[in-house]
Amino acid sequence: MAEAASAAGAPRASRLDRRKARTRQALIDAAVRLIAEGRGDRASIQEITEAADVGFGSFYNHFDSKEQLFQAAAEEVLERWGQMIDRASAGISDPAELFAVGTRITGRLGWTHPDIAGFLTGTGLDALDIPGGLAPRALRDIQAGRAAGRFSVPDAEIALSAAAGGLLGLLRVHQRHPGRIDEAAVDQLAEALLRLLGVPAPEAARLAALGLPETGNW
Amino acid sequence: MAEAASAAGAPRASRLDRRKARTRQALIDAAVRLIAEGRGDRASIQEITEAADVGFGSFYNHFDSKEQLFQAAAEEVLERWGQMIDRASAGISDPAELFAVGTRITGRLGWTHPDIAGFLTGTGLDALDIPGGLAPRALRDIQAGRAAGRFSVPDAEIALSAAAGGLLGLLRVHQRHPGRIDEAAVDQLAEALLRLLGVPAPEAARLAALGLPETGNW
DNA sequence: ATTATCTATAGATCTATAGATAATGC
DNA sequence: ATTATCTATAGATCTATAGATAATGC
Repeated sequence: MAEAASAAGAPRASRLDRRKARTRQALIDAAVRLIAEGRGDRASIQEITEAADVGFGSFYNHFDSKEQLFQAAAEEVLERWGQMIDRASAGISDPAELFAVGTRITGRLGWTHPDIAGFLTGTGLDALDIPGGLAPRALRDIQAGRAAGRFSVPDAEIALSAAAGGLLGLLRVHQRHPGRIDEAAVDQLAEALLRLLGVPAPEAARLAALGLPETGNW
Repeated sequence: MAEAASAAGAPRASRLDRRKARTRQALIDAAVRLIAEGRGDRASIQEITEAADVGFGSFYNHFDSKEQLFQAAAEEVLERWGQMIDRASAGISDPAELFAVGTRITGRLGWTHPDIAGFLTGTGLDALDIPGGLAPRALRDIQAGRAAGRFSVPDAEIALSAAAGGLLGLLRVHQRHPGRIDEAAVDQLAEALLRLLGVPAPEAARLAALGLPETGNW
């Protein structure tokens, strides 16, 4: 998983640099896990370093405060999520279809990328305030769709929050009852959200049933 | 505000009891304010008692822990909110109309009951896990509407979370830009949420435009 | 020799309680 | 006399740092 990481990435990285990066990543991963477990930023630094299996003092080699760690963790997760959406959206220009793809990819995170899904359910709607991920892309799509007369909803920000609420609800149901959420359930949510945006029901159904690229092993 | 409080409520309340109740209420109000300010449960007990203008030790006359105070505060706020919805819903039996009324009353909280609105935006989707308020009522309405064939959305819990997300987004926009949200904006969100549930667009528009009782001075 | 990690600890902060003070009851 | 509130503080917890240890570079 980590061996071939810098295959094409960082050309000049000594073993010391790699060790340092590994410790940093262990702290970030621990923070993501703690957020997913609902411990959020209430965990003490000691609890974090223990979860990361790292000496207590090492924390300060990488971060000045818990807030800084949690922000770095949020950025890392949202960066991966955003790139996943962009890859799945390549070549699409219709805002309604772009919105549908972002939604459908995100609803599938529960089984394709459980770490991202856990982070999101642990963060809740506050994820909307972190730059990156689906939020800025969906906001852009909603505004473009409104300008193109494809969506009729008057306030893009409110619509975005409703979409986020629906997706978080779905991810949370999947966490608690994994059998209850499958691809069909995700696509039905995407369809419902398109109706919320003002897309006529038959067109919403069509958009939610288009082909999607596989993202499981990204 | 507090003088005529026990007019018909508690018949046997000594002055001592009233003083005790006032201190308890001051702590609860402070907790609600702190949650609204985003300090959440990260505030120390000292910070809470200072915000309540109450001696530090008095805290433990009323609560064993911060968690207990925040739970009591949540119950108190959600109880008021729920009763408001019930009064506005009196006499209505159509689940779609009940859902619309609950949504429209809640969207108006920003100016009718800023304390409840602030608590809700500070709590986020976690409010769904607290018994009371809109959530159990809306869940009941969504399930009844599904059973009656009035809604087509497959999972009531996910739909509820989307509705909560939309309402929280609206309340948050109102907090930041009060001029941007008026009654029309609230009713447009209710209409959009009804479309999400599967109500045909013209019927959704009708339901969101029905008469509503005044709730400002409740 | 250099750099990162780890262990140990001082100082700050926070919780919970004990005892003193103030308000109410009778 | 009783009850609630307030002030002061002991003990626990948490943060930030200093110094020792271990890993890597040359």
